[in-house]
Amino acid sequence: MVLTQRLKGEFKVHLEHRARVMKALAHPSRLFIVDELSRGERCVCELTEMIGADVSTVSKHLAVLREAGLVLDERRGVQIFYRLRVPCILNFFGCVEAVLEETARDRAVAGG
Amino acid sequence: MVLTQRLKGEFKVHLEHRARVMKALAHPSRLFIVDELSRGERCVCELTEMIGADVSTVSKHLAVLREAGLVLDERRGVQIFYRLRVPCILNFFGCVEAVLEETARDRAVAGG
DNA sequence: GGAATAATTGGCGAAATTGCCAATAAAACC
DNA sequence: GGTTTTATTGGCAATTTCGCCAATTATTCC
Repeated sequence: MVLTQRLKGEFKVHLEHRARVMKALAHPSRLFIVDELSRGERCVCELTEMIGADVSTVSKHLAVLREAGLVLDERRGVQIFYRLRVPCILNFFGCVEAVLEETARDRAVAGG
Repeated sequence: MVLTQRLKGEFKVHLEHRARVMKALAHPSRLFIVDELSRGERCVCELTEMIGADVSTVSKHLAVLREAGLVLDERRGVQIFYRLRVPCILNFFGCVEAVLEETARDRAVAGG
């Protein structure tokens, strides 16, 4: 994360901000959460049930998404509901799929 | 990376593939490389000069992007040139900017 | 107030990522 | 063949991420 020389100043800071957003999406559970939230808001307990990990683990994943500015949380009674903050994130997944399909195709051609 | 219970089988594998793509973009230097390649192909030596890190470091970053299916490499003589494989990746950055702007706006409102 | 449910935070060991140096590979030129 | 330039790979220390358990906070219900 140091970028010792040429990448400096505001430009560097900007790249680091971008990287934080990408990093927040760079985990299977967090991708699952974003995908699930694209269908509507969900409480932590629902997400925990679906993922099947410890509540504390899911809570920390949600914190990562929240701190990256990707989701919003809202308490209602005992539960806390999460929802997507910037839906355009979803458009990207189409592109990711394209990457994966290209890769699969090339592997098929190569006989892998 | 384990997703111990509910997320299973093909679905899980798919999420992990997606995550690999996101992870490849989750580093400032690699974001810089993608941005730079959006303007045309570049050899490793050019990218190394711009980033200012050790060649071996840049080479490893390029390997991450290559293995994620994001870039292609081609040797011409002594040099190896890299180029974007799936340009739609660039569309996403607009959304990332939107996330960052939203975040900045909220912080301003909150008086942070 | 006390018990129950929902979620976050602290802490710790295990695993992954990062970046440099040294060694190796691959092509060009003499 | 030997040297030079360009790039990749191996290896290692430092840092970061991950996931569970335990403890804490917040709200509801009685």
